[in-house]
Amino acid sequence: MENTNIYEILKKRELIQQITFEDEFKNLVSNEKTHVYLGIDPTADSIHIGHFIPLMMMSYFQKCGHTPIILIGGGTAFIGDPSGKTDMRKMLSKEDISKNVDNIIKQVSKFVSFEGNNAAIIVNNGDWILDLNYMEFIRTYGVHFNVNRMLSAECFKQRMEKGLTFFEFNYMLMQSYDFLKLFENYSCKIEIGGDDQWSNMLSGVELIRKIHKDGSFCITCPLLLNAEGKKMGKTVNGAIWLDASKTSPYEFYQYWRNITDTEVRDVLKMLTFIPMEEVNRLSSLEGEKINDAKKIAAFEITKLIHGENAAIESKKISEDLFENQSDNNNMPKITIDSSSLLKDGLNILDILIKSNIVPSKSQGKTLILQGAISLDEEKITDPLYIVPISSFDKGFIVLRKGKKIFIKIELI
RNA sequence: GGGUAGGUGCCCGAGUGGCUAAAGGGGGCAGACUGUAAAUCUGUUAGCUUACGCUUACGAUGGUUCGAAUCCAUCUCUACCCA
Repeated sequence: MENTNIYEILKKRELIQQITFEDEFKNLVSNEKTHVYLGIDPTADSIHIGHFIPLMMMSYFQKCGHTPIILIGGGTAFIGDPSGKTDMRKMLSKEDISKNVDNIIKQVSKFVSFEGNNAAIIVNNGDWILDLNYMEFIRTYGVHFNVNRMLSAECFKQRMEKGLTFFEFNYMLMQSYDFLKLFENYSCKIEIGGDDQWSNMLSGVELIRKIHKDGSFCITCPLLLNAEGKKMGKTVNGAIWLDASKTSPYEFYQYWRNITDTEVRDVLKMLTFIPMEEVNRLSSLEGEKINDAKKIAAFEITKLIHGENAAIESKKISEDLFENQSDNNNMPKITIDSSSLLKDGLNILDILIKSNIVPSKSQGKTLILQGAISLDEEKITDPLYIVPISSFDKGFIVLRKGKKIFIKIELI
């Protein structure tokens, strides 16, 4: 990468939503290489789309010569960030958290490198938060936090209606303390995060400036919102995960392939490394042509997370299914034990359940009556339909739900 | 500690003894139309059963009743007001 000015890169890619002391920040990054930190809560065993953009940002920072610090919130996970939540998050046990941490590190390594001069560093805030002495903490740091100000922060305002416990209220102090610790231990001067973290991050910057009279900064990236203004990455089955065992590469690819037209530009610019000129060209394609841009986006993002082979394979599956109309060996498949067969075949509803296409027979029945289920490209209209054994003569059958969900079923 | 209002399906929210598997909206899924898009229109959205129907469900437990989301008691949780 020729340009190593992180500020210019982020600006160009429109990755900066809010930033503190913009001019000072510009000076800092053009004159020195510093440490940059991103906090991730180990509240799930995989990271999700919400972490994607900050991680992209981190990747740019590293490429520009800065050193990433990934802070795992092993300590703060006990609290749970109240931002944007209407209910208190479930607290996790120590065992769960440490299990999650391992997975998260693996996924983070797709974005940042742990080798080289500015190898990324992993830290766990449990190391300094869990043995804090309460009195000492509130006397030394608590005095710097003004409750009136905290209450005016957007993230707490929302919670004021539903109720906010003191326990959660402390999240901001903890996060600020993290930044302070990293500032002291690593001279880390920059914190990055999603825009929903702005007030928490800001309070860290203020704390450092109060105690050390020295410059620290935070930058937030835009949240990835879908056309309805909601956070992207949610599906019926829950979130889209970066872990292949939770969201298969094919599903992952499909998610990005199916974004709406208006989301294309955001996705390309924020989630891929495609040069901005190309991003602009692709996202200005009109009508049907924009599908090409979606394919590229889906491919690039899948490649980034799951590797080139998985991306190629996912692309191939999807082309075969949707464009060539041919069966494919790569189609998601399941096998059914032949011992579960009836004498004359297998009930269609049972197959639907076994293949996890529907969660219950009632729903399967509804779908069949609505004409949503087809078998080997023939619509099934009778919920009592028995799939004859002869259907399996060619070795498998292809079941389809709606337009987009295909599954190949083999008999063993 | 005292008072008040509440806890209903994935979410919001109506319902205040039988017509209630529970209005309405959102979301989801599906059908039509399309570009694997959006918008729109339509259907559907607890489980089991071929079906009659049965089972589970309106914070928890117990009770009143032929019959309860609905009445009573106790408990629990939440918000607000007063301290």
